[in-house]
Amino acid sequence: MGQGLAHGLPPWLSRGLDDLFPAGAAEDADQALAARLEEARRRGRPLRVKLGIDPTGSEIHLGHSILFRKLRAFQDAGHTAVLIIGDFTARIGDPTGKSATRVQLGAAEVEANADTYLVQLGLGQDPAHALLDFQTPGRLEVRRNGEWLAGMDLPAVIELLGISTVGQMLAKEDFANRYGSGTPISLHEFLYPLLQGYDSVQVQADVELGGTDQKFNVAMGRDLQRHFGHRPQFGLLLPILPGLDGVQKMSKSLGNTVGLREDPLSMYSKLEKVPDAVVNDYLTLLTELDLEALPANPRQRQQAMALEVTRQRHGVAAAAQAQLDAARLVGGASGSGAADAEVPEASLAAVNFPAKAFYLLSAVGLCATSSEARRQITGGGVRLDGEKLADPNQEFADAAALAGKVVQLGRKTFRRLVVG
RNA sequence: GGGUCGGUGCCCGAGUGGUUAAUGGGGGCGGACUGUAAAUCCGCUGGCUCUGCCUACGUUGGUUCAAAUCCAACCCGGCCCA
Repeated sequence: MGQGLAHGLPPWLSRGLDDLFPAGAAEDADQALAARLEEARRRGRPLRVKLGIDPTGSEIHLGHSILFRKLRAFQDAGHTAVLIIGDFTARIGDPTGKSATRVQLGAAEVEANADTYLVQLGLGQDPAHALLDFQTPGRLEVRRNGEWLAGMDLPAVIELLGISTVGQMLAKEDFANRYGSGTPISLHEFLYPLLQGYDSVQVQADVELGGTDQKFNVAMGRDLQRHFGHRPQFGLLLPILPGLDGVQKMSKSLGNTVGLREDPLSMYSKLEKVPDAVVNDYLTLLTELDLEALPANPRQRQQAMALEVTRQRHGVAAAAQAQLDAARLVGGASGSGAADAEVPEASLAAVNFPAKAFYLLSAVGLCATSSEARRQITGGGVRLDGEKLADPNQEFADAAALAGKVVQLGRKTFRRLVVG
């Protein structure tokens, strides 16, 4: 991945890079990032590294985290992370990767999402597990783009629109696909890349981070900076992390994510079973481990990766415990192991007894609907303390009969039932 | 604005008055196998404390004993024309 791009760049920066532009003359600080870094060092002026996020959801997952990890690496090298909360752009919706117009969000919803994002990134959290450095002065600037976008007047918008052309927009893959297949494209969607680019102008970015799918938008930032007489930024693109299915990108709507806030056990057990084909990607993008030094055996690599990623979020002890528990739970399908392992709890408080098995599973939140619970049981996918439940209508008289027992759904989901 | 075609379950896509939660594929979930993987095979895939009852084929209303299928209006989209 990116040997040529990494030329002259420190490892913390080159690791996992997918694309870096421009990549021209090595000694030109406008053409080569290595030269720009050197210039910054000489002048004692840290680079301003921009990363924009649109708070369109509430959970950050590992796929998002690779960008934050790179941003953190810049922070640790002494540069300034400029985190842009796209409170305004979130309401338009980035058309990138979309085959349909995005639903526009309300301001209140966006605000709430933005807050949870910051917390997940480490605001007010234990610095040991924080994704970004919120502490060291000068290392982080959090801006909301509503600050400059919300009050823009029409002449200013028209100026922006004049910088690009319909041809350029239609050259963007997502728009081209949609246009070609007759799927509607609303005009306001053309505004998105321009607004994102305008953010770069406003914060005077030296570098913008993004996923490979952001190339168009990041390049647009360079055009706008040039238009407004600023020095154009470098675009630094990282790969899109494949999801747990190993095929599609990690995305909440595809249900193939690992959330930053997940408990150690579920995080570990999801990660230790990612497809072989993407284990190296996970290792490269989510850890600092030396791939050469790891055992060749794919199973051991999965486990090393799962352990390390879990460690980053939960610490050494919790990660080790998760690994142990995962081995016991799955290894001993008989359930003896399940009884002692640390398993997330599920409260029986909301259950009305007597309860039939299928109702119990849905009431406790293990299955989304009671119909699904019924199917799972009928399909032989549910165990209670290791014993397979055969009859969805099996009745349980009271909570006491269930307290402390471990329910297993499929191979990887476990819940210990507790009263209250 | 005019013409024309179209809106079906998570997605794609059959169905064009009457056994039916609605063919098929994808995806998802579960089972067997395995390395807790891949490949393969099998089952399930609207909801409900479920031997039954609800809600479903863009929306609303109508025709009919009976509609996703016929009619009307409306909403939304593609294409062509302006």
